Amino acid sequence: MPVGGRSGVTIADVARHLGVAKGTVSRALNGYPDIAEVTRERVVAAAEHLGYRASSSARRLKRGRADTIGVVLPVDRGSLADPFLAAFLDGASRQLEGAGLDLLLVAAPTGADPLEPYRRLLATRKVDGFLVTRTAVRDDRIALLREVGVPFVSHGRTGNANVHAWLDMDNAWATVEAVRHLHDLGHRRIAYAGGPLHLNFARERLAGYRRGLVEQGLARDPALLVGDCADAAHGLEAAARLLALAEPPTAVVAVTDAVAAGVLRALRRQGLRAGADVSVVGYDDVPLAAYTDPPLTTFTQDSTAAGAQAARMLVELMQGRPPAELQTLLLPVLVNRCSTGAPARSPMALRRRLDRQAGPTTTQQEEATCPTSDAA
Amino acid sequence: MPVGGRSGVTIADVARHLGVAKGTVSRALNGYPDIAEVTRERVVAAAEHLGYRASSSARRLKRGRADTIGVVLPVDRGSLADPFLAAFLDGASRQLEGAGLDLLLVAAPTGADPLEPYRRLLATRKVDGFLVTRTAVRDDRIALLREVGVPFVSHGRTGNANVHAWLDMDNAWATVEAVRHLHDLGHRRIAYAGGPLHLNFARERLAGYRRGLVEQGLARDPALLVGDCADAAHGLEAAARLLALAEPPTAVVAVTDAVAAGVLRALRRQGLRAGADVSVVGYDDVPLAAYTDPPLTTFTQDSTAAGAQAARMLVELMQGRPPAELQTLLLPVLVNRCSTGAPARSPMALRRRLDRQAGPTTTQQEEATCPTSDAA
DNA sequence: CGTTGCGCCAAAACCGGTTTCGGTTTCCTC
DNA sequence: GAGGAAACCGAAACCGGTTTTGGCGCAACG
Repeated sequence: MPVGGRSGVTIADVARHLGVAKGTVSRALNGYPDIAEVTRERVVAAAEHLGYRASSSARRLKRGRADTIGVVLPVDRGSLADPFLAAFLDGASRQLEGAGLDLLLVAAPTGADPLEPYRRLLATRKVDGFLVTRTAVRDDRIALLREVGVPFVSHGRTGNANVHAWLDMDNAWATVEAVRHLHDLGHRRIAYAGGPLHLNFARERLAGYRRGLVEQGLARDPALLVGDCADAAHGLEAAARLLALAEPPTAVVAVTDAVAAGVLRALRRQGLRAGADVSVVGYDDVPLAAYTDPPLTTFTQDSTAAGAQAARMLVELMQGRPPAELQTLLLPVLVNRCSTGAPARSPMALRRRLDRQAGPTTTQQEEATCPTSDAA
Repeated sequence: MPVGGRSGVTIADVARHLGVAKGTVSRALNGYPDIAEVTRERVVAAAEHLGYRASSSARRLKRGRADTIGVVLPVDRGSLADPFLAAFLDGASRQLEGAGLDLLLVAAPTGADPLEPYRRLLATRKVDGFLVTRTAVRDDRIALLREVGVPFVSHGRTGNANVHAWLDMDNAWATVEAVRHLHDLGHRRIAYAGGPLHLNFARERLAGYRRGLVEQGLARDPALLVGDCADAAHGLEAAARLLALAEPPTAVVAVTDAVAAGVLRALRRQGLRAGADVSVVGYDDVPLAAYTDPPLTTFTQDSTAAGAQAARMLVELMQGRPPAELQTLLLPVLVNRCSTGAPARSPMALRRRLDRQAGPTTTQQEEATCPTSDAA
């Protein structure tokens, strides 16, 4: 019976116990062909009996591999907090587990050089591959990793030649689709509440929005474009600005569900019904998206699966598969809930409706009975 | 200028370059007192110049420490998904970074022995401490770690003697407080939508609810207690059941915000206004909690700070501080938003109100215009 | 019968650090 | 000037594996 706990038993103990050489034990356990079957069985039995497990540090030292994948947490947490990181890591680690790899998580020290963690992990040989998340349009991390030639898979592309291995959602396709969906419902003035453009997915979604307008033959009105929305508060603000327009939009595409939640709130404040007066499309399908009022039409994607897929790709990459063959584009799927519908009135009629109840309405219970304590 | 990238430079290279012994380089770099200041400077300069960084595997092998903390991802993801894990890990890794420790993330293989990852990490000496999250009432992991004597800090207590180091929220206090808050507002029939009782926090919150009833002199009605709610769907179901009671509650305390979101939805379906007809209290303050309709009254806590604090405690533990001195109880704070208020009517009047509009109402826009596609 | 070949395993080298041990110098001290 | 203590550093052992080298014993072969 194996002894539980911190076994101090080394390969030398096993060898001594059997009266064989250390090398024999090692080779038997690692399946070398020049060990007699009967010997192998004896060794395996003894190892099991003594509770022997190879020390990872000794093995790493000799093999020169760490059997570990590094993930550096993005610095910009808080703003545009990633609702998927946990799921992604979960999927990745579960997959890596099967390949005998571990996941090393390090935080980028705030304020310092964002590349430092990568350099450190490489120089100290703590990892032999990376998973890179939340790619920027111009991403120094990817440049660095490419330069030193260490295997990595990025979750998201960059703005430049993406010759490395990556896994990404088709963000542009999604917003093209969102615009098409809204146009099909009868909307002609469709606004966009976008995210910080240094992040690649935000730029792609914006591009998709624009392409969508073109494809549907809609004019591009700069007034309908609000940028740099990172959370619900920004979404609220963006929607307020859009509703103040002389010709307000009857639909808003939001870069994320969080931003969309802010838009929904803004609509309620103005006494408008989302899905009827103004339609809203989000992106992410966060857990509560199905429970907003009304339930949010949004794009969904399986982050756990994405993490697992990225891990699989990384393993293949480390086995020598060329990066060019390891590029995966996933299509998010539109889940059509209740925040989108045919427009109840034209933009002009909407304007009049808004003007009729001057300023932030008080007809809504939410505002009337409750001092909006959003600050908390 | 240091050479970037995977430096193959070893301590022997540095020693040779300077014409000194390996040991001298090592001791100089590690601040031993028996190295002349001038020598140390030469060594440091040479190391910098050559881009030398000690190999972690070699160091680990000799020192016998991994300088790594292990975190095993909970198996029960999906159900009652932890909205804090990412934030907690973020805080922890950021703190550990400063102490020169890394964070190793491994997934518990589904279906297998949940203790196996812990045993493996210990036996292979990959970590020398653990952060344990999402504690159960009876938690084998903690029993194991205590038995083998490896340092660890748990995020959450267990049902047994908590003689180890832990960091926890005062869950019981929170629900006592929730009940008190509702009672102060005038509620007399207060229901509870609780979570799976094998998880310690769920059990504590239930205990707090009961204690709160006693403290406020309210009768304990088993009908007002619904258990095993893990997500919004369960919350919806629970609320439906509660509203079907002959004497329905005018307030519901939910074990998490996700469950509370389901309750809010149920109220909307019945044409009831949360905060007026029925009050709802959540727990977690997830990002969207301030943007539900109405904004959710809930308990908030800083998970990133909690992660950092847990990491700090673990470091102290590994420095020899006794576990009994490393036990931290944090108080969540009630953020009073709009889903709570004075009851608009008595339970009986609420019953009559519900009966007047038979079955699931269709007066609500959400239900009328939109086939509730919750399944997606 | 001598040689070659193969199967099997012992011995030792090695990975790249850290730490122990011991030997020079140098500096005091009496 | 001898004795002793520091101060400083070189040499080597060591951590616990993996891999290389080499050697023994036996079967096959010429």
